[in-house]
Amino acid sequence: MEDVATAAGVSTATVSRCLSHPEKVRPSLRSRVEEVIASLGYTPHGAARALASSRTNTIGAVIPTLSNAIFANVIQTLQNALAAEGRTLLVAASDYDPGREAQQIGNLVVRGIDGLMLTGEDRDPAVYDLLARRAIRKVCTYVHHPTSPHSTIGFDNAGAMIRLVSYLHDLGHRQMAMIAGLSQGNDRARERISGVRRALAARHLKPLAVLERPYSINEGRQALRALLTGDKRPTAILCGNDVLALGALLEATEMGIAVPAELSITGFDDLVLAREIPPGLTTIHAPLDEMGRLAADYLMATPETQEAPLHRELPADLVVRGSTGPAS
Amino acid sequence: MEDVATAAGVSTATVSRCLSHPEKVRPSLRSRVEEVIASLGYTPHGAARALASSRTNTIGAVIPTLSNAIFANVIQTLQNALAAEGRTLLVAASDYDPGREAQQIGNLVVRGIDGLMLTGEDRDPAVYDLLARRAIRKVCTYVHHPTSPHSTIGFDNAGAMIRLVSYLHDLGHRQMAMIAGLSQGNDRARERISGVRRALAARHLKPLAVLERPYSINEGRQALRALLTGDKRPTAILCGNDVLALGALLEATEMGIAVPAELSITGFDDLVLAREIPPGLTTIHAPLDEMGRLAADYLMATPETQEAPLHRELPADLVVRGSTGPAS
DNA sequence: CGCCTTTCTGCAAGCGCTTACATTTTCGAA
DNA sequence: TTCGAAAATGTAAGCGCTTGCAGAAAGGCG
Repeated sequence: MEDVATAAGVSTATVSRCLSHPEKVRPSLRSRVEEVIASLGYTPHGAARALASSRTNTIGAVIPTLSNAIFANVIQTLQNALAAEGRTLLVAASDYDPGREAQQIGNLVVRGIDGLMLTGEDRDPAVYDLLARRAIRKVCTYVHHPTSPHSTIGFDNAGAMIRLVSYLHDLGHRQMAMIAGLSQGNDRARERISGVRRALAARHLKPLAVLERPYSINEGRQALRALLTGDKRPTAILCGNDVLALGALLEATEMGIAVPAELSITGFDDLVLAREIPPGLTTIHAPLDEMGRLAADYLMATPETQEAPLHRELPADLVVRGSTGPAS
Repeated sequence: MEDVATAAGVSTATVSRCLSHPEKVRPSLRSRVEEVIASLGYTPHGAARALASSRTNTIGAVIPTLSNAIFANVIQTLQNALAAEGRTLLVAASDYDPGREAQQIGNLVVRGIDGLMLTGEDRDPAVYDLLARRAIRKVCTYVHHPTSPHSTIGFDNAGAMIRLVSYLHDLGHRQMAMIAGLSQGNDRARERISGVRRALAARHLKPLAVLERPYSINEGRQALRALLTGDKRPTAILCGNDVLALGALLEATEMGIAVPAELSITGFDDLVLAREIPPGLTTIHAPLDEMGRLAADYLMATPETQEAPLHRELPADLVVRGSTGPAS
């Protein structure tokens, strides 16, 4: 930077201002400096900048896993939005393990971030304390908790399942079972389960079974088999997400069970595949793009002092496709 | 840090050493310092560390997109491996656009990284110059170019396609077409195409058609339709990756074309879905996990001065499933 | 018990930049 | 032309840590 300053006949302060607050430098001077910067191939030193300005221009994101397209896609959107504003993205995966998540968050915080995207809201208060102490902006995604002290940008997981149950009930289904995600340390999964239970209870029904399984196609397959071997067979199966639903659907097909004639299956997330795979998966559309973009905007905004948490509810609409039909 | 030093009755230098080079501090002293650190809840300042030590403990990765599971999975593995060693991961996506990629790399470099994982090897030399000037370790993945000046960890894209063609030829296929990825700015796609052409030429054949399409299910579907409307219908279709192949497979099913009886279809990558979707997709298994882990190891290693580039070839095996059979 | 070597610690100089504050320049109005 | 206010630029003090070097403590040996 000193070289640039010397070559341009200005002080390092001016060079710095050209880079950080260009509007504070007279245009003629600025263009001269910029030329010198270009000709010398100077690039600023991120760490030094961060140290001096106490801004890192870096946002962190902690998600359960990148192996699930639903998270990968949000990260993709987030990264695009951040890059457009010159920010970079640090990612970490928790593998659905709260301890691991806390540790990863700690890593990111020590490493230096201005903001942090979290998945769900349920975690050790110590984590939130740490973020508050460091004055790191945060936002919990995939959930909408209007009364929470933490900002949330997401959708109503329970409400979406309630709509799904209502839709199936209208089709005449009375025997429903659920293949849910593991609820431990996963508030989204819990909310989806509770939505199903509540919706059924409101109709004086109970789920035939609620199986909790890791999110994988194979688990979905096995769970479906398990549900169909009981004496009370469900006419509809609600799955905790599309991956489980896909597994269930594929297994049903393999078992020669007609979907939806004999069995209705629903998912959650609306992966690309949900539309493509015959007969099409009825599911809840998770507004990933909008969530990613809003999270990016929120995390990049310069915080007003002591502002109230933001709560943004996004629509999670029912998408009816071929995997559901009237109860047999 | 000063507070810690005072409270422990040592100098900041000792505190720093406890954190960065614990073996250099007498155990009794070290444990005292560690206690104070814990009780005061001190956490080091990443930027200051990076500035003083000129090590960021951060690795960057630039991939085409996280929306494709093949890249998401490698990032996932990479992140796990890095986190285990206390490193963090900066990710950026190029969307298959060389210009955007160069810009993203620039961002990461300015931001400060110790190493960089790249996808493929084909890019503007200026990018490599920049990395060399900054002494940033780099590795090109998804390719294996033994004679390249840049380290590569990956597999032989062309060779894999050659094996695939050979396999199909042995099954009696003579009319083959390819639905490839867009070759521009994508050396993997180019190598796969060239592998097919070479393998066919060696058998005095030519592809009926080589369509270049963006990687998406829908593009795969449309490409399949296009290939089947010509007068010369192929008996086998080689796809540039599993996503295109999946699209082709789904469309064929929808068109009532029996796979593999009437038409054989192959993919590349071996996504989870390739195994799951009936009749199972014959494809090339891309060793993503190993690639991610090896890349992480390489990027975290402390570079010996002026070492030769590393070239590591990983097996990309043919996986035969139900989507291929004898030519009709 | 003294001396020398080896191992620990402390001192203090930066790392490359930002930014209050001071100083100079510019510009409009009188 | 002159003066004052506003805008632009320069000065220099850090930001929080690491690390080469020097000095102190510890340990080994005769």
